Amino acid sequence: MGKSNSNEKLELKKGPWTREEDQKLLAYIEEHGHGSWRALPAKAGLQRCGKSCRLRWTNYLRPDIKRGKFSSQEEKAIIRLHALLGNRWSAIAAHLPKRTDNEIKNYWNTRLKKRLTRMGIDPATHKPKNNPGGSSQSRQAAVVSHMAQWETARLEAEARLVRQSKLLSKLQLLRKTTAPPPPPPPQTTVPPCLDVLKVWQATTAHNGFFGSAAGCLDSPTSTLNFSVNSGAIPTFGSVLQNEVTNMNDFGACKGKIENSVQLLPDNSTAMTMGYDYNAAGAVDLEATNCDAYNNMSCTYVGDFEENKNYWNDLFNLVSSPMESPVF
DNA sequence: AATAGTCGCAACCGCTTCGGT
DNA sequence: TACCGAAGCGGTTGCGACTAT
Repeated sequence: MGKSNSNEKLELKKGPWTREEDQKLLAYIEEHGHGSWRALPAKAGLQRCGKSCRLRWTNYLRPDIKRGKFSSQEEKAIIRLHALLGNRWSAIAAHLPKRTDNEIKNYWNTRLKKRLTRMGIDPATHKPKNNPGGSSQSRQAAVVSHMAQWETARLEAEARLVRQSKLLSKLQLLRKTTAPPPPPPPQTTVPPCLDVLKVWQATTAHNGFFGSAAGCLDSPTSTLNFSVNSGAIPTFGSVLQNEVTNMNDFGACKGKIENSVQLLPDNSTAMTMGYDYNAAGAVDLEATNCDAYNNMSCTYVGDFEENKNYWNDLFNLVSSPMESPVF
């Protein structure tokens, strides 16, 4: 009786989207952007909730989505990333351009998980099922676990940096009213990302995964090469710093994570990340002196030989010769 | 040809996280 | 600091398509 709001809520449509609905959503977003998802359905003339519209857009209608079969490179990347990140589908999707988290999740659950199971590999742990508890296996599991922790810490640090950058952008906007504009930021080719997968890419290109050729294992140092977006950063000399200590949440792992960002005279940034875990002698990782992200040295103080063997065994099982992951 | 079982994918649900006040 | 709304995320479900019997 005149309560149109409640009536509208009752009439919200569910289930598969029709072509007409898709067209309405597409047309609206192309013209106005999505803005507030909650407000979008009414504005676009759709009898859907905002959440449904967001999902339809992000998983299906977005123009930058690649659909269809996953390539073998993509499959390998998913398996590697899952071993590192677990069921963090959005984080995995971030490494696979044009694939959605939903698509990757479905693909894992319906195919890759089964394939690994058939091969006798536990898809949850990425370890062979029929050889549990060996000391070597335990150490390998510890290595993988700590790599995952490292990646987790990296993602958290990146998230913090993004937040800080946003904050600094706002501060800079305020400052613009009284100060001359700063020089434009340098060109960016790759987003800033302290990514262990870049190490894989670098090593597999020459040696296979954690290959044994000189320069990888003989010298336990890998070099990452990528440029940095240094837009929205503080003035020269200022430093952002974060520190996390006593990370007892990581089981037996104890240690410290710290990272800092500093603006250099050439308007680039220097970043230092320290990872100082000690867990039953499994592996220690350090990432130091990430000079403007352009030349990051990662020093692995862990057991590289076991690490190499574990991953090579796994991926030799899963597929034919190693290729670098997809980026 | 009919039916049951299986598979793959789109969409939903509920919890968590984030940002503003 | 607490609260609230919006958005994000991962697990789960529903259903059409396909396959085996």
